[in-house]
Amino acid sequence: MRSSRFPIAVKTPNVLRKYYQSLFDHLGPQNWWPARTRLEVILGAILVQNTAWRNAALAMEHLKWGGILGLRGLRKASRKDLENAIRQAGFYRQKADTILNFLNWLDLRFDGSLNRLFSTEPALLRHELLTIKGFGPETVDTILLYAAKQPFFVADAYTRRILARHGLVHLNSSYGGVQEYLHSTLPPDPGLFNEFHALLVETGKRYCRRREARCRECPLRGFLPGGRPAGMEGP
DNA sequence: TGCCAGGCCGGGT
DNA sequence: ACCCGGCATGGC
Repeated sequence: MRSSRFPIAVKTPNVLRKYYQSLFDHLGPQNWWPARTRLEVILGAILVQNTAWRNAALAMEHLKWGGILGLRGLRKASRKDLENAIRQAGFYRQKADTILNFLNWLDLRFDGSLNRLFSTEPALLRHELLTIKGFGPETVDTILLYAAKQPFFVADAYTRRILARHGLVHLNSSYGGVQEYLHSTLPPDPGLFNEFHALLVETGKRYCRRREARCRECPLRGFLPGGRPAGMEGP
């Protein structure tokens, strides 16, 4: 019998608001997601899976140069053209599969129309997107938040790592557990979720990598419990 | 040089 | 319900 619904150590109720305020004050608005159209958000979400954004962005550029950064071009392109365009993003065969899976699903379920897709009720849409092979919770929530503007927090690796090192969630909390915590703690404001997640990723890239935490320079250093981030080993 | 990067799947416990 | 190996390229 668990005493708490969430895999967390709850501190003050609005500690996350302070984290957000501090990051925003230090780093300013991030203007995410770095994509122009809803389809670009979807493709970017696939291409960035376990990949440095730099490489995903290169793949996006290649799609644009190849004239296949749109539904029409994408359908017309050969499998090999698609693979070659996205090669630098890594896992390119799987990601090509995932993109084609999405296009087929869009045709079957929404007659090929992004407008119909995005007019679907959000909770139902999330459920349906998760049935696409290659679409996991992070990919789906990225699409829902950054393309559909719905309040689903993207509890990605940087988010989980930063919150864990601050003792706000347990080290091995699941994606869903961390998201549940965030949803239960923050007001369901898509703009807030958008900016907060972007700020956490930028903070993670600069100050909170897997094997290196440069906490002395991190805007959140004042909130760190104890002398050292939780989950970091070493002297 | 080895490890890491804004995951996800399938098979095994 | 977790745990693991595989997937692939580019940067430090």
